[in-house]
Amino acid sequence: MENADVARVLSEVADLLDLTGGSVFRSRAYRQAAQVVDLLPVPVSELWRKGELTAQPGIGDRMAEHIAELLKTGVLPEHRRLSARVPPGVLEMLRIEGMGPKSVALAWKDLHVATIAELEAACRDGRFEALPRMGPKRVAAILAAIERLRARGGRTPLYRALPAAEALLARLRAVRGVERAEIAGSLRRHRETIGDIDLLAAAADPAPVMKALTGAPDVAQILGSGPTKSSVKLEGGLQVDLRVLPVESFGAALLYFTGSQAHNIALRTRGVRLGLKLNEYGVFDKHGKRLGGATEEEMYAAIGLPWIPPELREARGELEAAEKGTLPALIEEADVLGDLHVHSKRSSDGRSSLEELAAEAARLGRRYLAITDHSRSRPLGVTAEQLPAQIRAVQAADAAAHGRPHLLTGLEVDILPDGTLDLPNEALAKLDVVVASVHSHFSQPAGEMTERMIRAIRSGVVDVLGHPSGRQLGARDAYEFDLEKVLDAAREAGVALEVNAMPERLDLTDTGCRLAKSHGVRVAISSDAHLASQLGNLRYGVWTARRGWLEKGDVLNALPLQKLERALARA
DNA sequence: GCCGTTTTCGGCCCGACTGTTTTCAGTCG
Repeated sequence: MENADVARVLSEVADLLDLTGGSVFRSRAYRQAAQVVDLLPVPVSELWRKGELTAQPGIGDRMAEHIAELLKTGVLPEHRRLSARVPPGVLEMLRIEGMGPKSVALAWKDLHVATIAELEAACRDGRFEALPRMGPKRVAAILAAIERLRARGGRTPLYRALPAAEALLARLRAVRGVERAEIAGSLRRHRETIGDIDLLAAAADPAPVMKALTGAPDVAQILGSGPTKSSVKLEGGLQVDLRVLPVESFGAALLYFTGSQAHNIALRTRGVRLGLKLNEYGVFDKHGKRLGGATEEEMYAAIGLPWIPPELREARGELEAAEKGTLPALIEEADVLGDLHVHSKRSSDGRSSLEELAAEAARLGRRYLAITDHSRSRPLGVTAEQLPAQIRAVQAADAAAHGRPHLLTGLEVDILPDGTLDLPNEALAKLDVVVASVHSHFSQPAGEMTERMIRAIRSGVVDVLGHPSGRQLGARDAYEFDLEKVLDAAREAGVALEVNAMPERLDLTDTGCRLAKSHGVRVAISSDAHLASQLGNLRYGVWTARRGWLEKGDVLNALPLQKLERALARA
């Protein structure tokens, strides 16, 4: 059973408890545990084997027993008991916006409505409206929400939401009287996917700011609008929430709306222990006296903590680290001095010339750039016979670039199903940088895939393991393998693991980065650009690394050229 | 069900908005 499966069962128990009138605190405990398991960087089964489950925050003795039972038998008795009482369609109704546990339970108990389709029918024939506290507006809202549920796919990748958010932000900042405006929410935390766009503005008069949002050109629907808060739906289906606050509360609000929710709860719980109340307007003592809130720093300082970067705010140990003064000095985009995985049109599937790539890299301030076209197994890939010419071409382009940037010779070589590389080691040994990647036979059993990757790592010629898990957001799951075994082999062989910064890859993931660090393995944050304009994608990889707690010293291509060349030198 | 420089029992984050009400329950983030 994978972490996601365990998390799903626990989270379903929480929903089932809500629907059957169980304790809200019990359901919260299950939901919290589900979240913890879902975010674990290692298999939950391994923590169980080592007896370390209860070391996780929010997992106590009882929950650990439940998880153990689930891992051993694949079934959780509590889940089975509750789900026997609740038809699956009832559970599904919770996914409709505006339908919480109370409303779903009411429809189910009073109207015997047990599926979304039946709920829709009950809305249309007036039965739902006749229930207590229901009315025509709620019915219309629910029908619209059912439509949206059917239309939408789920979460939106960061790179799709970011441009829309930046455009709206610019619009808000242009409004007279807006003193500050920022993106908040999971977008500011740079999660790889986001649920909706959260925007925040400081202004004495909120009305014109709200109008700027609701009147934006790509707004399809206004979901709600009050004096301090509005929600709209964009043409593409993305939801945008905007809050407007007085400037003296901006820091408190930015903290609050950046989340994560789990981080906020942890902060406020800490506040309660210190006799303080934290909300989106500031921090207050027990007499209601306001102690601060203009900046995030003031909020953290009030509860005795230094400012915590948004990427760390996931309740994954950042409060404890902040308290001990051991927060990482996170890697920044400017720390990344070069790019170690780039394709040119000289061969393979790149579409920019060496000169175009070098010019764009120079513009971005990169000091070095490895040209790593595909090897012979990919269409148009470089063969052993073509390799000398490829090297000469890169060296010629390097001479022409006069060190701005320095071009490194390289290849992205295929790892064949048996773990050998698709060009001879002697040929690859002539290159500055060898990235080795799995591009085929994704469905090998986990054991074989792990051995395959480890064999490539131990070849003696590989510098970086490219896009280690093979996952593509919303398109392809990671192939099955044992990341910890791969990391152990990589540490022994001095091989780095890639953080592929293509925004639909982001592979390693954030938790993978954190695991790499704990295993003493460096990462290479690389663009995998196939077009000069994609060299700028590196920022997505940097954000992923930051979410994985990585510092400059954890990143291979944060090294200056001379040190990098020493690190790449093979015996 | 979790958790503890108030506690191993008795708490458990906090406020805005909506639609239904004439004071508030439910939902959301």
